Amino acid sequence: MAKEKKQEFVTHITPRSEDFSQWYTDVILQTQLCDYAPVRGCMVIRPYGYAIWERIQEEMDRRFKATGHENVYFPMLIPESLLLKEAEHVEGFAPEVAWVTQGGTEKLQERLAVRPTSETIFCTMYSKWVQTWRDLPIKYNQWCSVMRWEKTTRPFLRTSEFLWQEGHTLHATPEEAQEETLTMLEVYREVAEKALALPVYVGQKSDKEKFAGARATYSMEAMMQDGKALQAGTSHNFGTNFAEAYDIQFQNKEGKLTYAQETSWGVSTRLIGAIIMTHGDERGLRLPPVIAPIQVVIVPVAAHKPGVTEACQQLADQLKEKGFRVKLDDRDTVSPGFKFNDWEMKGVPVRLEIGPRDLENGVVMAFRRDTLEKFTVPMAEIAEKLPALLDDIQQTLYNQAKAFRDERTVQVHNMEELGQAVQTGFAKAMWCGEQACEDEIKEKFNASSRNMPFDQEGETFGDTCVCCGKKAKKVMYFAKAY
RNA sequence: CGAGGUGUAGCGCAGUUUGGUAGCGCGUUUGGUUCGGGACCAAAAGGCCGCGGGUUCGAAUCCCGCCACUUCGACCA
Repeated sequence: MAKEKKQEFVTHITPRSEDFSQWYTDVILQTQLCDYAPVRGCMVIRPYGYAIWERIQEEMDRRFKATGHENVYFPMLIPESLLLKEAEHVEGFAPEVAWVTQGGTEKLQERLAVRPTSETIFCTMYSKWVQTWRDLPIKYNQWCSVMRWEKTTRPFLRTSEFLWQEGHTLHATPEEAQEETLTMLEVYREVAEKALALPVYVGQKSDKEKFAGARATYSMEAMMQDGKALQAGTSHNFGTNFAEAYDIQFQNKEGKLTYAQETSWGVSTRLIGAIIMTHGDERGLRLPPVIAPIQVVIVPVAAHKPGVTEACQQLADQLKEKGFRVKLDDRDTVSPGFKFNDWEMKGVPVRLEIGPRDLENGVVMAFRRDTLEKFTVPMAEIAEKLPALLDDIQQTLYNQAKAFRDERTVQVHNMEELGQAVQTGFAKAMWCGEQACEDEIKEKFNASSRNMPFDQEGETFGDTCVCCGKKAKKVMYFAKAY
């Protein structure tokens, strides 16, 4: 009884099983990933949350560079006239654009949009910079924030302002543009699965769900623990859609004036939300070692006893030197037990405890956050065993998430089954390709089409549409989505 | 944008029905004892009761207006 009472006040995390949404909010606030800002729909990303973002950035950016991209920075403000040039794009984004109408004390001649995305301004500059086929391809990326005046917001999942990267590339041929689009989707998939331990379905979006102004949109879709899908990244092929609106032409090798082919692609801080909702448990976060800001935390036990502090410091230095991200928790104001719970809540993959008994035996107590197992490791072997341990944690988190996702993916043959399946996860269905059926599914079950697997032939499992019963053309994942 | 909920100490809340000295737990500060799974004792600090009007001798409490956050729906990374 007394113990239960204690646990109530030390951590205020609502049980995940009881109220997933409240659990999410509790976790992000108490682990200090972020806090609500005094601005509508905006959050402050705190050091621990930002450190995760920095790790994601590193993993992404390295691969962007390796695939031939360069980073740039474009202005945050976009003149209204530029934004209006591509009709579908305007229609898609107009409802959620924030405007600057005044500079100092003077009203502006032309309103300036706070960028909701930067296609329009990239296109404007590209049209100046591109003249011949020799100028192509252009493969730029920028890390920045964008603003969308969303109706309702949730930290990391949907905020008015959010951090992201947006790649914008120009190519001479449709083939090159398509290759770029799929290459970047593949980069996203690799980072999601290898770094974030996030299993994703990659595929093409329906026309209804594609980006405003895109010829084709591809996405990766992840499954959260409450059974809802999360679009975790998108890659678009615009064809010449924007090039025509913004007059991006070049002379090709035959001397003919040609519109350039364009792509764009982006991932955002939403990925942090995905990590939380995919791996988190009743104790809080579980961070995959690849992106964990702290991979190993060292907790001294009875720090005042001779040798303990020194041994901890020595181990911390040794592990840091080998390249591990290590934190020595030398706070003298809280007990070891408090620290255990604190770092478990914060999702640190490995904890090492050193106390007088360990010193005597020449060992450290190790604890892995994914399985909650505790075991001893000889002090002399810890550094060499750590890489395999971290790898195993990374893999275990991925395997658990994948097993969950697969379990929550159900092949469905009729509307009843589909309605059932989207209550708990993905419904994999045969679909005629008509928006009318997507609309009906949305209407009836509040579920949307997510994407279509690339290997359509291999995935096909029927020939009639799950909704209308007419000839099916596509395999499509449906789900309730964030 | 529609429907609900909540604003009281850093955090979590009680007090509001029925107006009458601003409360509790945690945290914080100081001192001491502790330290192998959320330690204990003692003392202390900390408030424009979301904001603005009104009613009243008197308002956290009643009335009117506004704002913020939040949950669920329609739209989006």
